Formats: sequence, C-alpha cells, structure tokens
Amino acid sequence: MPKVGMEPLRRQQLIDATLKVIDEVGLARTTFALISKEAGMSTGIISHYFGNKKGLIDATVRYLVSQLRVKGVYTDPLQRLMGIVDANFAPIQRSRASGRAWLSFWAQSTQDADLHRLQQINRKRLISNLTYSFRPLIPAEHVKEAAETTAALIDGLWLHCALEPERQELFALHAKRCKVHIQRFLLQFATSNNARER
Amino acid sequence: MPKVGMEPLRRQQLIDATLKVIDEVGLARTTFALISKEAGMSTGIISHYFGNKKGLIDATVRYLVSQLRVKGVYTDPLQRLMGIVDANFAPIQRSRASGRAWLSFWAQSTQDADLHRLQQINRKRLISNLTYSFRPLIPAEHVKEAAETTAALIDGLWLHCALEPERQELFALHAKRCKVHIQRFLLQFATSNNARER
Amino acid sequence: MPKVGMEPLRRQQLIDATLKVIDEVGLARTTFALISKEAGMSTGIISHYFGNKKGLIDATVRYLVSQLRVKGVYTDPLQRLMGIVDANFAPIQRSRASGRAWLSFWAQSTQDADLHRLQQINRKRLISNLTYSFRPLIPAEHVKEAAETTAALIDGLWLHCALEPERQELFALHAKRCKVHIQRFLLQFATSNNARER
Amino acid sequence: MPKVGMEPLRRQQLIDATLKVIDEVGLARTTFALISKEAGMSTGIISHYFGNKKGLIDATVRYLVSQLRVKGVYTDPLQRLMGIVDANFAPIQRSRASGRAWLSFWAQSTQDADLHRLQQINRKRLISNLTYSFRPLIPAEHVKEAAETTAALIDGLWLHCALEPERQELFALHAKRCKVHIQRFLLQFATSNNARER
DNA sequence: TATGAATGAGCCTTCATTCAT
DNA sequence: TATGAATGAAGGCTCATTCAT
Repeated sequence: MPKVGMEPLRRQQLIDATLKVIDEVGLARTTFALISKEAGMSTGIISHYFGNKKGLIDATVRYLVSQLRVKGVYTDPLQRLMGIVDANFAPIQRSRASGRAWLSFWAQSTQDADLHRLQQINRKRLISNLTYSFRPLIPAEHVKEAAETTAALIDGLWLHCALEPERQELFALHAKRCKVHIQRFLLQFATSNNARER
Repeated sequence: MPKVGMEPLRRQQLIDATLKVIDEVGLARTTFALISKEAGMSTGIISHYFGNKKGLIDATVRYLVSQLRVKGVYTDPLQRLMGIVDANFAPIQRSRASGRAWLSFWAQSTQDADLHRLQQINRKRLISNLTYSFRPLIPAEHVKEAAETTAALIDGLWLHCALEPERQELFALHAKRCKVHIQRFLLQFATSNNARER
Repeated sequence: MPKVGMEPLRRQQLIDATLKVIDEVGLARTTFALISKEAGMSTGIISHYFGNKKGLIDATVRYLVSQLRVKGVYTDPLQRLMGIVDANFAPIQRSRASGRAWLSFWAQSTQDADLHRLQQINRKRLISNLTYSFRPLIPAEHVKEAAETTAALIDGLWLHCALEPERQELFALHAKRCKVHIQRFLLQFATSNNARER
Repeated sequence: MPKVGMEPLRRQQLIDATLKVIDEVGLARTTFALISKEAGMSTGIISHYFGNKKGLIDATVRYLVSQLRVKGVYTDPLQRLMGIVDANFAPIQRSRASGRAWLSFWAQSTQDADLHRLQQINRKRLISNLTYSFRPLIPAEHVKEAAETTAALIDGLWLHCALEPERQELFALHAKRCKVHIQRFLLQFATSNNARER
C-alpha cells in the first residue's frame, strides 16, 4: 500500500506553493505549471487533490481566513481590541505573499459566489469580535458604528500594506497607528463620562 | 466612411465599454471580443487605438483616476474635507462598474509597474489634499497621521462598498460615516483647545 | 475588409478534413490538431467556425445525412425502390471515409441526444420513402413490415460494407443483392395474386 | 489477505463492470477510474490482470462473442434457423449494455486489427451456421446468398435495437420479424417445389 | 496479490494579436 | 480609418500507466 496520510501534507504544500506563485506573478498569471513546479510535483496532482483550479483557490482562501483567528485569551476588553488588530496584521507581517493573495481574492470575490461568501464570513467575524470588545467600553448606541468603522480602518491600513509590499516597515507602523486610533476614540467617551460625572 | 476627429470619441467609447465588461465579468474574463461587442466595433480597433491590452487597461485606469478630482472650490477647511470625501465616493456611487474595476486594478498593480505608479500618484494626491485641509484645523504634529489615517478610512469604507456592489445604500451610508468620523476626530482637538483656553 | 464568403468554403473544407481523419484514425483519436493539419489551417479555426468539437461533429453528421437524399424523380414505384437503395449505398461507394464515420456516429449516438435525433430523422425518412414506394405494390397490411424490414436489410448490408472497408467490391455487390431481395419479395405477392386470380 | 484462484473471478467482475460502464457513459468516456469504482477495486488491478486498456477491451469483446453461441441441439433445420436468430438476439435482450458495447466495438474494429479479427470470426461463424441450416431447405445455388442476406438482416434489426435502447419491446419484435422473414423466404422455394411437383 | 498516489503527455479551448482587404 | 478572419501559444484538465508499499 502506498504512503498513507500524505493528503494533508500534499494539500498544504500545494497551498503554500500557490501563495508563493500568486505573490510572484499575480493571481491572473498563476498557472498549474508554475504551482506544480514550485511544489516540485506534477501538474496532475492539483486536480487530483483539489478537483480543479477553483477548488485550489477556494482551499487557499480558506487557509488564509483560518490564519486570521485571534490567538490568546483576553479578559480585558481593551487588550482584546489590541489583540484583534494584531491578529489581522500578523499574517501579512509574516509573509508578503498573503497580502497580495488577499487582494487578488477580494477582487475575484465580486465574480465568484464562494469567494464572496468566504469574504463575508471573515468580515462578519471581525465585526462580531470588535462589537463584543467595544460593548463594555462605550455607550451601546455607538458600538455598531465603532465596530464597523474600526473594521474599515483595519482594512484600509491593511490595504495600504498590501499595495506597498516592499515597504515592510508599514506592517508594524499601521498596526500601531490603528491601535492609537482606537485608544483615542475610546478616550472621547472616557472624557465625556468624566465631564458628566463632574 | 472614416471620419476625422473620431479618435477621442472612439477611445472614450472603448474605455466605457471596458468598464462595463469588467463590471459584468471581472478583469480576468475581460476580452477584446467582449469589449468590442459592447462598444459595437471590431476587435481590431482596440489594438489600433491602444496598441495592446495593457494600453487599454492603463488608459482606463487613467480615466478612473481623473474622475476622482475634487469638484468645486472651498474656502472653509472643514467644507473642503467633506468635499474630498464626496469626491472619493462619487464615482462608485455613480456607477457600480468603477468600484469593481478599481479593485481589480489595485490587485493588478502589485504586478504592473505602470499601474502601481498610477495608484501611488492617486494616493499621494489624496493625502496631499487631506494634509492641506487638516493643517488649519489641528496641531501640526498630528496632521500627517490624521491625513494618512483618514485616507485609510476612506479606502476601507470604499473597499466595503466595492465588495458589496448590490448594497447600493452603502455608498451614501459610508460617505456619511466617514464625514462623522472626521468631525468627531476634530472635536477632540476643539475640546482640548477649549480645555486649555479655560 | 477581409475576404467575404469564405465561411461556407472553410466549413466544408473542415468537414472534409474531419471525415478524412475519422477514416484514418477513428473518431476516438480524431483531434483538432489532426483535422487542422489535414485542412492546412490552424487549430483555432475550428472553434471559430463550429464553436467546439461537438459543433464540428454535428455539422459533419448533418452533411453526411444530407448526402443520402434520393436523386432524381421516379414515376414507377419499383424504380423508386431501386433508387432508394442506390441513394443509400452511393456515399459509402464514393468514399470509404463516410462508412467509417457513420459507424462511429451511430455508436456515439447512444450517448449524445443531438446525434440520436439526427440518426432517428434519417431512419424515419428512409422508412417513409420505402413505405411510399411499397404501398402501390403490395397489400396494405404488409407495407409497414416490408418497409421496416427493408430498412434493416439496407442497414445490415451497409454495415458489412463499413466493417470491411478494404473490400470495395462489396459496395456494388450488396446494393445489387438488396435490390434482388426486394424484387423477390414483391414476386411473392405477384404470385399469390396470380394464384388468387386463377 | 490475497486469495489464490481469484483470477478468473476478478477478471469476470472487471469485464462485467466494463460492460456496465460502457452502457452508462459510452466507450469513449469509459475510464479505469469508472471501471474500478464500479467493480469496487483499485485502478491498478486492471493493468495487473489485463496488461493495459486494450487488453481489457479485447477480453470484453471475446466475452461478448462467446455469449452468442447457439444453445441447444436441433435436428430440424428450420428449428435450427430459429435457434440461431434467438441466440443472436438473446444477449442484447438480456442486458442493454451488450448492445451499446457491440456497437462501440464495431466502430472501433475499423482501427484495431485484433477487434477486426474477432468481429470477422464472429461473422463467419454466423454465416457458417446459417449456411449449414439453409442447405437442406433450399436449392444449393441460393444457399450462399440466403445465408449472407439473412446475416445482414439479423445485423440490421439488431442494430436498430442497439440504437434505440429504451425501446425494449424491439428486442422481441425484431427477433420475431426476422423469423417471419426467413419462413416467408423458405415458402418461396416450397411453393416452386410444389409447382414443379405438380 | 493488491493498492492508489503520482506522473506527464496530450487533449480541447481561449484569446491577444496580426494583416490582407 | 476600420474590419474581422486567421493564427498559434498557452491554459486547465483528463486519464492510462507506473511503482513503492
């Protein structure tokens, strides 16, 4: 019997190769030939494991989404907010490839129902996390807007990182900037609370 | 019968057709055949006027960039900030096509030096405009951060619009939200100014 | 403007090339590469004129079907029957290719609704022609069976020709044999008529 | 745990699976993957037992040919003729699969020397059987033609059954029709004999 | 004896680009 | 100036066959 348990390994190897190739030539020029060469396998293996190109792309996106999960457990809401920001900047900070890939997938998601769903799930999770963390910190009527605006700010800063992949210093700078912005935002309500208390 | 002076008209018709096709099928599936059919011309005319596909895409991006210019003259800095926001949401509000196209071009810009340059020019102009308007309103040491963060917020909200092209109500909502956020941001400094003045 | 009126010519050239290639290597190994090489054109031209492979195959079958039409006008029913036989053996007699192609298409027709329909139309036309010609010659209650059995005999003899493409003498022999059989069949009723008349 | 003496069983299971798959998707789309799945075995086993695809196809044809042997022993020549007809319609009557498969193999036989030989052997045996049975019944100078024409009629009627696999009633109808035709044919000579005798 | 993961040649099809008209 | 027929390279995908286990 041939080697067993190779499937998860091979799949991950192919996903890694896909991310690398997308980083190098862009999603539009990403071909089976380039991916299989990068992975050191044959072209047939991709269809074998993922059915077709869409299957590979979907799996790659799902992998990227899974990388965004918040690590660690936070008891302090503010610490949790900072953790969310870090979790969203971590992958792009780890590898330039994921930033470019995300951008391509977002663009593609307007034409592909599955990608669109994945992207929506991802966004909803982010907003849900933010909402949960903002709630103890600010008045209820501002929570929704705070969460959605913060999500947009993360996306916007993140987008800038992806568009300037050579400027690696942006990753840390923008994560920092995002945290500062949140803290300043919270300060407003602390101030007005104080004002009211006085 | 060929006519003289047709060139600018033909070029614009082809650019419009290109945007429409990108909106309908995505940049990856945008072909000369679809564009020329949409424009009611032959496939050959595209190479004739734009040299090759890249020439057409570049011209289309340049057209989109030109659409973002701030309309009107503002004397009040705050009014000018609001005008910048409106100018950035106007094109996507006018036609769903430009949102999708922008997203595709951004993704492509990581692989194409010309697109990258166009995208950088656009961004620098936005930040320059924001900087100019923030300067009279907040302390000098916060201007740069305010401009860049606001630019990111605009991009992030705009991105959400582009990713949810069916939800047309987002265009106005996000423009509004962006303006509210800017005003609240300015309020901070007004408050602290007042506090100091007292 | 490029040459006009090329389409019918090109289409026929490609159909002829297809028949030749099917004859040489069989339908299963008939490829765009072989067909376009045989026709002295590029591979792309086939999709250009026929959409896809199925389009080409369907057009080729339709051409073969059109070749089976009975030539000439007959007033005498018996002469007409002989004409029908000749019309059915003529194409295979003219070119070995059509015999092999027909066989392949028949085999394929069990998997392809369009081919099945074409084959049924063809068969119904043959039986209709035979019925029309038998009617004045034999009692009404035997016409249907005579037509269907004769159709089967034509198919069976024809099949033998297609399966032995090297034995070109079979074409004439089987056409002759078919006619003899029909005449002998008619003789039966002539005899019994005479018997009854007596 | 491998067993000894499995070979004949495994081979037959694979041949049965092959016939089933050919019936379902046609010879052109019959793949090792489908066959092995149908048989509940691995893809490798086919090459293991039959060498390659051609080996499997040849074995399948040989199996079909073997199914056509006349069952039973007949003393009466006329009964024997009817038995030959029954033997030729029996397989297709038993399973729709064999009809489709035969048709595919016939088409393929024009490109494959081995298949062609098998098909010729089969035909010669049929004609030999018919000749042997016709000889006591009709004048010697008509035997050859009677045998060959009857063979063609059987093929033609059989072909119609294969092309209309949904119409299962055709199997019995055409077998019957074939027998009637033979009897009417024999009647001719009986009549003329009687005439002469008178 | 039996497996099924892996290969890679070859298929159909798409499409930017060319060029005779 | 404008056409669109024609090209042919390159893509995704299929599948018979191999071979380590």
